[in-house]
Amino acid sequence: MNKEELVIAGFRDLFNKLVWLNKSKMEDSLKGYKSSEVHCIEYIGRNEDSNGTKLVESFYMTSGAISKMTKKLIKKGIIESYQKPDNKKEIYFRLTPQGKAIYEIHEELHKEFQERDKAVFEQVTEEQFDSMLSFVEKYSRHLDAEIKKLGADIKSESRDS
Amino acid sequence: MNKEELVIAGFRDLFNKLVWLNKSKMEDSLKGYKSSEVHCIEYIGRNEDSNGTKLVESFYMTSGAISKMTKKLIKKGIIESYQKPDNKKEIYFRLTPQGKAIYEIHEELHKEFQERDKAVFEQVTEEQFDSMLSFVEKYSRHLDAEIKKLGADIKSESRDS
DNA sequence: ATAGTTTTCCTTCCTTGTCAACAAAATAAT
DNA sequence: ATTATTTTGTTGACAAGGAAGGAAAACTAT
Repeated sequence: MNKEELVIAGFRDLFNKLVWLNKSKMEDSLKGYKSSEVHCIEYIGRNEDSNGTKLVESFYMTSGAISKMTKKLIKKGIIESYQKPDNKKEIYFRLTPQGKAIYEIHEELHKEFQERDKAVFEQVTEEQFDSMLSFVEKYSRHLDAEIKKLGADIKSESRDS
Repeated sequence: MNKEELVIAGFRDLFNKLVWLNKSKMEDSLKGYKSSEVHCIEYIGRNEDSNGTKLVESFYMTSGAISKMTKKLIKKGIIESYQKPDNKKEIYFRLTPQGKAIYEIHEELHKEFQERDKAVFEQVTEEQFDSMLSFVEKYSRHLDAEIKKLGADIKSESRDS
Protein backbone atom coordinates (compact mmCIF):
# COMPACT_ATOMS: atom_id res chain seq x y z
CA MET A 1 0.00 0.00 0.00
CA ASN A 2 1.34 3.41 -0.90
CA LYS A 3 0.93 6.40 1.38
CA GLU A 4 -2.07 7.64 -0.53
CA GLU A 5 -3.96 4.42 0.14
CA LEU A 6 -2.71 4.31 3.71
CA VAL A 7 -4.13 7.74 4.44
CA ILE A 8 -7.50 6.92 2.91
CA ALA A 9 -7.75 3.50 4.52
CA GLY A 10 -6.54 4.90 7.82
CA PHE A 11 -9.12 7.65 7.90
CA ARG A 12 -11.86 5.27 6.83
CA ASP A 13 -11.06 2.91 9.66
CA LEU A 14 -10.76 5.82 12.09
CA PHE A 15 -14.19 7.08 11.08
CA ASN A 16 -15.78 3.70 11.38
CA LYS A 17 -14.48 3.47 14.91
CA LEU A 18 -15.53 7.00 15.81
CA VAL A 19 -19.04 6.58 14.43
CA TRP A 20 -19.48 3.23 16.10
CA LEU A 21 -18.23 4.42 19.47
CA ASN A 22 -20.19 7.67 19.51
CA LYS A 23 -23.29 5.90 18.31
CA SER A 24 -23.07 3.49 21.21
CA LYS A 25 -22.65 6.28 23.75
CA MET A 26 -25.38 8.32 22.11
CA GLU A 27 -28.01 5.63 22.09
CA ASP A 28 -27.09 4.97 25.68
CA SER A 29 -27.71 8.56 26.78
CA LEU A 30 -30.55 9.37 24.41
CA LYS A 31 -32.48 6.19 24.84
CA GLY A 32 -35.32 5.86 22.38
CA TYR A 33 -33.67 8.02 19.73
CA LYS A 34 -31.58 6.55 16.93
CA SER A 35 -28.32 8.17 15.95
CA SER A 36 -29.66 8.96 12.50
CA GLU A 37 -32.56 10.80 14.09
CA VAL A 38 -30.26 12.70 16.39
CA HIS A 39 -28.10 13.59 13.42
CA CYS A 40 -31.17 15.00 11.73
CA ILE A 41 -32.18 16.94 14.84
CA GLU A 42 -28.68 18.35 15.02
CA TYR A 43 -28.85 19.62 11.45
CA ILE A 44 -32.29 21.16 11.80
CA GLY A 45 -31.33 22.75 15.11
CA ARG A 46 -28.28 24.36 13.58
CA ASN A 47 -29.67 25.46 10.24
CA GLU A 48 -32.50 27.94 9.97
CA ASP A 49 -35.13 27.04 7.37
CA SER A 50 -33.91 23.52 6.63
CA ASN A 51 -35.97 21.66 4.07
CA GLY A 52 -35.89 18.24 2.45
CA THR A 53 -33.50 19.19 -0.30
CA LYS A 54 -30.93 20.59 2.13
CA LEU A 55 -31.08 17.41 4.18
CA VAL A 56 -30.70 15.27 1.06
CA GLU A 57 -27.62 17.20 -0.01
CA SER A 58 -25.83 17.19 3.29
CA PHE A 59 -26.66 13.61 4.30
CA TYR A 60 -25.98 12.07 0.88
CA MET A 61 -29.23 10.21 1.21
CA THR A 62 -32.12 9.79 -1.20
CA SER A 63 -35.10 12.08 -0.97
CA GLY A 64 -37.30 9.10 -0.20
CA ALA A 65 -35.30 8.28 2.90
CA ILE A 66 -35.39 11.91 4.05
CA SER A 67 -39.11 12.10 3.48
CA LYS A 68 -39.70 9.08 5.65
CA MET A 69 -37.37 10.18 8.41
CA THR A 70 -38.87 13.67 8.70
CA LYS A 71 -42.36 12.22 8.72
CA LYS A 72 -41.38 9.93 11.56
CA LEU A 73 -39.81 12.76 13.52
CA ILE A 74 -42.95 14.83 13.07
CA LYS A 75 -45.06 11.93 14.28
CA LYS A 76 -42.84 11.65 17.33
CA GLY A 77 -43.32 15.36 18.00
CA ILE A 78 -39.62 16.17 17.70
CA ILE A 79 -39.79 18.47 14.71
CA GLU A 80 -42.57 20.37 12.99
CA SER A 81 -43.00 21.55 9.42
CA TYR A 82 -44.01 24.95 8.14
CA GLN A 83 -44.28 26.76 4.85
CA LYS A 84 -43.67 30.28 3.68
CA PRO A 85 -46.59 32.38 2.49
CA ASP A 86 -45.13 32.91 -0.99
CA ASN A 87 -44.16 29.28 -1.66
CA LYS A 88 -46.53 26.36 -1.61
CA LYS A 89 -43.95 23.79 -2.67
CA GLU A 90 -41.09 23.88 -0.22
CA ILE A 91 -41.61 22.48 3.25
CA TYR A 92 -39.35 23.68 6.02
CA PHE A 93 -38.58 22.12 9.37
CA ARG A 94 -37.93 23.42 12.86
CA LEU A 95 -37.49 21.79 16.26
CA THR A 96 -40.33 21.54 18.74
CA PRO A 97 -39.56 22.17 22.44
CA GLN A 98 -39.09 18.43 22.83
CA GLY A 99 -36.73 18.47 19.86
CA LYS A 100 -34.80 21.33 21.38
CA ALA A 101 -34.37 19.38 24.59
CA ILE A 102 -32.84 16.51 22.66
CA TYR A 103 -30.66 18.95 20.77
CA GLU A 104 -29.29 20.29 24.04
CA ILE A 105 -28.53 16.83 25.38
CA HIS A 106 -26.77 16.07 22.14
CA GLU A 107 -24.66 19.18 22.44
CA GLU A 108 -23.62 18.10 25.90
CA LEU A 109 -22.65 14.69 24.59
CA HIS A 110 -20.67 16.36 21.86
CA LYS A 111 -18.69 18.26 24.46
CA GLU A 112 -18.16 15.01 26.33
CA PHE A 113 -16.71 13.44 23.20
CA GLN A 114 -14.38 16.38 22.73
CA GLU A 115 -13.26 16.06 26.30
CA ARG A 116 -12.68 12.35 25.80
CA ASP A 117 -10.48 12.99 22.74
CA LYS A 118 -8.76 16.11 24.04
CA ALA A 119 -5.53 14.28 24.71
CA VAL A 120 -5.20 13.44 21.04
CA PHE A 121 -5.96 16.87 19.67
CA GLU A 122 -3.71 18.65 22.12
CA GLN A 123 -0.78 17.01 20.41
CA VAL A 124 -1.73 18.42 17.02
CA THR A 125 0.05 21.63 16.10
CA GLU A 126 -1.54 24.57 14.32
CA GLU A 127 0.51 23.74 11.25
CA GLN A 128 -0.77 20.18 11.22
CA PHE A 129 -4.36 21.38 11.54
CA ASP A 130 -3.92 23.82 8.70
CA SER A 131 -2.21 21.24 6.55
CA MET A 132 -5.03 18.75 7.06
CA LEU A 133 -7.69 21.35 6.47
CA SER A 134 -6.08 22.48 3.26
CA PHE A 135 -5.85 18.87 2.10
CA VAL A 136 -9.52 18.27 2.89
CA GLU A 137 -10.52 21.42 1.09
CA LYS A 138 -8.52 20.66 -2.04
CA TYR A 139 -9.68 17.06 -2.24
CA SER A 140 -13.25 18.07 -1.58
CA ARG A 141 -13.20 20.64 -4.37
CA HIS A 142 -11.68 18.06 -6.69
CA LEU A 143 -14.44 15.57 -5.90
CA ASP A 144 -17.10 18.24 -6.35
CA ALA A 145 -15.79 18.77 -9.86
CA GLU A 146 -15.85 15.01 -10.53
CA ILE A 147 -19.38 14.71 -9.19
CA LYS A 148 -20.40 17.56 -11.43
CA LYS A 149 -18.84 15.75 -14.40
CA LEU A 150 -20.77 12.61 -13.51
CA GLY A 151 -23.96 14.63 -13.38
CA ALA A 152 -23.22 15.97 -16.87
CA ASP A 153 -22.54 12.43 -18.09
CA ILE A 154 -25.85 11.21 -16.79
CA LYS A 155 -27.63 14.06 -18.48
CA SER A 156 -25.92 13.49 -21.81
CA GLU A 157 -26.74 9.79 -21.60
CA SER A 158 -30.40 10.40 -21.03
CA ARG A 159 -30.38 12.81 -23.93
CA ASP A 160 -29.38 9.93 -26.22
CA SER A 161 -32.35 7.76 -25.37
CA MET B 1 -16.60 25.60 15.01
CA ASN B 2 -13.09 25.11 16.29
CA LYS B 3 -10.37 23.51 14.22
CA GLU B 4 -10.90 20.17 15.83
CA GLU B 5 -14.52 20.07 14.72
CA LEU B 6 -13.61 21.47 11.32
CA VAL B 7 -11.18 18.65 10.67
CA ILE B 8 -13.64 15.97 11.74
CA ALA B 9 -16.57 17.49 9.87
CA GLY B 10 -14.37 18.13 6.84
CA PHE B 11 -13.17 14.55 6.65
CA ARG B 12 -16.65 13.23 7.21
CA ASP B 13 -18.00 15.25 4.33
CA LEU B 14 -15.01 14.30 2.18
CA PHE B 15 -15.63 10.63 2.85
CA ASN B 16 -19.30 10.86 2.11
CA LYS B 17 -18.44 12.36 -1.25
CA LEU B 18 -15.74 9.83 -2.01
CA VAL B 19 -17.91 6.86 -1.10
CA TRP B 20 -20.87 8.18 -3.06
CA LEU B 21 -18.82 8.94 -6.14
CA ASN B 22 -16.85 5.68 -6.19
CA LYS B 23 -19.98 3.71 -5.51
CA SER B 24 -21.63 5.25 -8.55
CA LYS B 25 -18.66 4.48 -10.78
CA MET B 26 -18.32 1.01 -9.35
CA GLU B 27 -21.91 -0.05 -9.85
CA ASP B 28 -21.60 1.33 -13.34
CA SER B 29 -18.60 -0.85 -14.22
CA LEU B 30 -19.49 -3.90 -12.16
CA LYS B 31 -23.12 -4.06 -13.08
CA GLY B 32 -25.02 -6.60 -11.02
CA TYR B 33 -22.71 -6.35 -8.01
CA LYS B 34 -23.38 -4.03 -5.09
CA SER B 35 -20.55 -2.01 -3.60
CA SER B 36 -20.95 -3.82 -0.28
CA GLU B 37 -20.48 -7.13 -2.05
CA VAL B 38 -17.44 -5.84 -3.88
CA HIS B 39 -16.05 -4.60 -0.59
CA CYS B 40 -16.43 -8.10 0.80
CA ILE B 41 -14.81 -9.67 -2.26
CA GLU B 42 -11.92 -7.25 -1.88
CA TYR B 43 -11.34 -8.28 1.73
CA ILE B 44 -11.55 -12.01 1.09
CA GLY B 45 -9.31 -11.67 -1.96
CA ARG B 46 -6.66 -9.88 0.06
CA ASN B 47 -6.76 -11.86 3.28
CA GLU B 48 -5.94 -15.53 3.42
CA ASP B 49 -8.29 -17.60 5.61
CA SER B 50 -10.90 -14.90 6.19
CA ASN B 51 -13.78 -16.01 8.36
CA GLY B 52 -16.96 -14.42 9.68
CA THR B 53 -15.38 -12.95 12.78
CA LYS B 54 -12.63 -11.22 10.80
CA LEU B 55 -15.22 -9.68 8.50
CA VAL B 56 -17.33 -8.54 11.46
CA GLU B 57 -14.34 -6.83 13.04
CA SER B 58 -13.11 -5.04 9.96
CA PHE B 59 -16.52 -4.01 8.59
CA TYR B 60 -17.96 -2.91 11.92
CA MET B 61 -21.09 -4.85 11.09
CA THR B 62 -23.08 -7.38 13.10
CA SER B 63 -22.43 -11.07 12.67
CA GLY B 64 -25.98 -11.54 11.41
CA ALA B 65 -25.35 -9.21 8.50
CA ILE B 66 -22.07 -10.92 7.65
CA SER B 67 -23.69 -14.33 7.80
CA LYS B 68 -26.36 -13.26 5.34
CA MET B 69 -23.97 -11.51 2.98
CA THR B 70 -21.58 -14.45 2.77
CA LYS B 71 -24.48 -16.82 2.20
CA LYS B 72 -25.65 -14.66 -0.66
CA LEU B 73 -22.19 -14.49 -2.18
CA ILE B 74 -21.88 -18.27 -1.97
CA LYS B 75 -25.24 -18.66 -3.66
CA LYS B 76 -24.08 -16.34 -6.42
CA GLY B 77 -20.96 -18.47 -6.85
CA ILE B 78 -18.58 -15.62 -6.04
CA ILE B 79 -17.02 -17.10 -2.92
CA GLU B 80 -16.86 -20.57 -1.40
CA SER B 81 -16.48 -21.76 2.17
CA TYR B 82 -14.13 -24.34 3.61
CA GLN B 83 -13.10 -25.65 7.00
CA LYS B 84 -9.91 -26.85 8.54
CA PRO B 85 -9.56 -30.50 9.56
CA ASP B 86 -8.93 -29.69 13.22
CA ASN B 87 -11.76 -27.18 13.71
CA LYS B 88 -15.41 -27.90 13.07
CA LYS B 89 -16.64 -24.49 14.20
CA GLU B 90 -14.86 -21.85 12.17
CA ILE B 91 -15.85 -21.38 8.55
CA TYR B 92 -13.38 -19.78 6.16
CA PHE B 93 -13.95 -18.15 2.80
CA ARG B 94 -12.05 -17.92 -0.47
CA LEU B 95 -12.85 -16.52 -3.91
CA THR B 96 -14.07 -18.70 -6.75
CA PRO B 97 -12.69 -18.06 -10.25
CA GLN B 98 -15.71 -15.83 -10.87
CA GLY B 99 -14.95 -13.97 -7.63
CA LYS B 100 -11.34 -13.55 -8.70
CA ALA B 101 -12.46 -12.02 -11.97
CA ILE B 102 -14.52 -9.45 -10.11
CA TYR B 103 -11.61 -8.84 -7.80
CA GLU B 104 -9.39 -8.04 -10.77
CA ILE B 105 -11.89 -5.62 -12.27
CA HIS B 106 -12.17 -3.93 -8.92
CA GLU B 107 -8.42 -3.55 -8.72
CA GLU B 108 -8.46 -1.88 -12.13
CA LEU B 109 -11.16 0.51 -10.97
CA HIS B 110 -9.12 1.28 -7.92
CA LYS B 111 -6.23 2.31 -10.11
CA GLU B 112 -8.61 4.43 -12.13
CA PHE B 113 -9.72 6.25 -8.99
CA GLN B 114 -6.11 6.87 -8.03
CA GLU B 115 -5.44 8.26 -11.47
CA ARG B 116 -8.49 10.49 -11.16
CA ASP B 117 -7.29 11.91 -7.84
CA LYS B 118 -3.59 12.04 -8.69
CA ALA B 119 -3.64 15.79 -9.10
CA VAL B 120 -4.66 16.23 -5.48
CA PHE B 121 -2.17 13.83 -3.97
CA GLU B 122 0.74 15.12 -5.99
CA GLN B 123 0.45 18.35 -4.08
CA VAL B 124 0.83 16.59 -0.73
CA THR B 125 4.37 16.56 0.62
CA GLU B 126 5.98 13.62 2.40
CA GLU B 127 5.83 15.57 5.64
CA GLN B 128 2.12 16.15 5.26
CA PHE B 129 1.51 12.46 4.60
CA ASP B 130 3.51 11.48 7.64
CA SER B 131 1.81 14.06 9.79
CA MET B 132 -1.64 12.81 8.76
CA LEU B 133 -0.67 9.19 9.22
CA SER B 134 0.69 9.84 12.68
CA PHE B 135 -2.51 11.67 13.59
CA VAL B 136 -4.66 8.80 12.34
CA GLU B 137 -2.59 6.30 14.23
CA LYS B 138 -2.69 8.18 17.51
CA TYR B 139 -6.40 8.86 17.30
CA SER B 140 -7.12 5.30 16.29
CA ARG B 141 -5.19 3.91 19.24
CA HIS B 142 -7.00 6.30 21.54
CA LEU B 143 -10.38 5.12 20.24
CA ASP B 144 -9.34 1.48 20.55
CA ALA B 145 -8.68 2.11 24.22
CA GLU B 146 -12.07 3.80 24.61
CA ILE B 147 -13.84 0.96 22.83
CA LYS B 148 -12.10 -1.46 25.14
CA LYS B 149 -13.33 0.55 28.13
CA LEU B 150 -16.87 0.43 26.81
CA GLY B 151 -16.61 -3.32 26.42
CA ALA B 152 -15.53 -3.58 30.05
CA ASP B 153 -18.46 -1.36 31.08
CA ILE B 154 -20.94 -3.54 29.29
CA LYS B 155 -19.52 -6.62 30.93
CA SER B 156 -19.64 -5.12 34.42
CA GLU B 157 -23.23 -4.02 33.81
CA SER B 158 -24.37 -7.46 32.81
CA ARG B 159 -22.62 -8.88 35.84
CA ASP B 160 -24.93 -6.76 38.05
CA SER B 161 -28.12 -8.21 36.71
C1' DA C 1 -51.07 32.96 -21.57
C1' DT C 2 -49.53 28.40 -21.97
C1' DA C 3 -46.84 24.39 -22.91
C1' DG C 4 -42.77 22.15 -21.66
C1' DT C 5 -39.10 21.59 -18.05
C1' DT C 6 -37.29 21.39 -13.51
C1' DT C 7 -37.64 21.18 -8.59
C1' DT C 8 -39.47 19.33 -4.53
C1' DC C 9 -41.72 16.06 -2.12
C1' DC C 10 -44.24 11.61 -1.43
C1' DT C 11 -45.39 6.53 -1.94
C1' DT C 12 -44.57 1.63 -2.83
C1' DC C 13 -41.68 -2.18 -3.19
C1' DC C 14 -37.31 -4.26 -2.31
C1' DT C 15 -32.73 -4.89 -0.30
C1' DT C 16 -29.79 -4.62 3.48
C1' DG C 17 -28.58 -4.40 8.21
C1' DT C 18 -29.74 -4.80 13.28
C1' DC C 19 -31.45 -7.22 17.21
C1' DA C 20 -32.47 -11.05 19.88
C1' DA C 21 -32.81 -15.64 20.55
C1' DC C 22 -30.66 -19.77 19.56
C1' DA C 23 -27.46 -23.94 18.54
C1' DA C 24 -23.14 -26.13 18.30
C1' DA C 25 -18.27 -26.34 18.92
C1' DA C 26 -14.35 -24.97 21.68
C1' DT C 27 -12.40 -23.58 25.90
C1' DA C 28 -12.11 -22.89 30.95
C1' DA C 29 -13.16 -24.13 35.64
C1' DT C 30 -13.97 -27.31 39.10
C1' DA D 1 -14.87 -36.08 33.59
C1' DT D 2 -18.41 -32.94 34.00
C1' DT D 3 -20.20 -28.51 33.99
C1' DA D 4 -20.07 -23.62 32.92
C1' DT D 5 -18.56 -20.04 29.84
C1' DT D 6 -17.11 -18.18 25.53
C1' DT D 7 -16.76 -18.16 20.64
C1' DT D 8 -18.77 -18.66 16.16
C1' DG D 9 -22.26 -18.76 13.15
C1' DT D 10 -27.40 -18.92 11.95
C1' DT D 11 -32.28 -17.53 11.74
C1' DG D 12 -36.59 -14.64 11.83
C1' DA D 13 -38.85 -10.35 12.92
C1' DC D 14 -38.23 -5.77 12.26
C1' DA D 15 -36.38 -1.05 10.82
C1' DA D 16 -33.81 1.91 7.68
C1' DG D 17 -32.47 3.26 3.32
C1' DG D 18 -32.45 2.97 -1.89
C1' DA D 19 -34.85 2.84 -6.59
C1' DA D 20 -38.31 4.05 -9.39
C1' DG D 21 -42.24 6.22 -10.42
C1' DG D 22 -45.55 9.93 -9.76
C1' DA D 23 -47.80 14.48 -8.54
C1' DA D 24 -47.94 19.22 -7.72
C1' DA D 25 -45.73 23.68 -7.60
C1' DA D 26 -42.39 26.78 -9.74
C1' DC D 27 -39.79 28.19 -13.48
C1' DT D 28 -38.78 29.20 -18.43
C1' DA D 29 -39.63 29.31 -22.98
C1' DT D 30 -42.03 31.17 -26.36
